Amino acid sequence: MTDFDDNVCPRSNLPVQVSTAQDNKRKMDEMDAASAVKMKRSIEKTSDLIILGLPWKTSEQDLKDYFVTFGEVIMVQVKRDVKTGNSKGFGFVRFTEYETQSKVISQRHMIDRRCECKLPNSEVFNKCLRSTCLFESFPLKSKFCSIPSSFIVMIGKMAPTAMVASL
DNA sequence: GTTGAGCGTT
Repeated sequence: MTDFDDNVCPRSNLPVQVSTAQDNKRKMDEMDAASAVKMKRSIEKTSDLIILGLPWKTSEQDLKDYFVTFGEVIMVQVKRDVKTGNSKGFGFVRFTEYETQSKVISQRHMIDRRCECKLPNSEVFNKCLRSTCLFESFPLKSKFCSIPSSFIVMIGKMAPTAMVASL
């Protein structure tokens, strides 16, 4: 548990701890192929994304018009006051493809000069439970570390933002 | 008719 190399998440640029090649080999051996596939699926399932900091005037159509440029959109929501119909300044979006979702999370967004995309807290929580903090890696090549490729163990007190960036 | 961190009536 102590001989981990310091490393940096290529998405968030936050420091993460990555296990050594030897550790990964052992982990891989302990994990059969079926459970690996099962884990990968559970992590790559699409989920809603929360859009914070929306302009008051932004409508669902505006949201959709913006996000379809990344990929097919299943639904968009703008949360409003039930009485006045005014926007609460946040909403949700869901894509058909996980690829699209992760692309959207990984970059910054601007809708009328503001807005911010994240995984909702509920989803972060769910994914942490499902994965027990063993994440199938994002495309990680030997450029960043020397492990075989697919499994990176992130252990210990990771910042929530680092976890979001990795999911 | 205003506001500006947050976490979704169904």
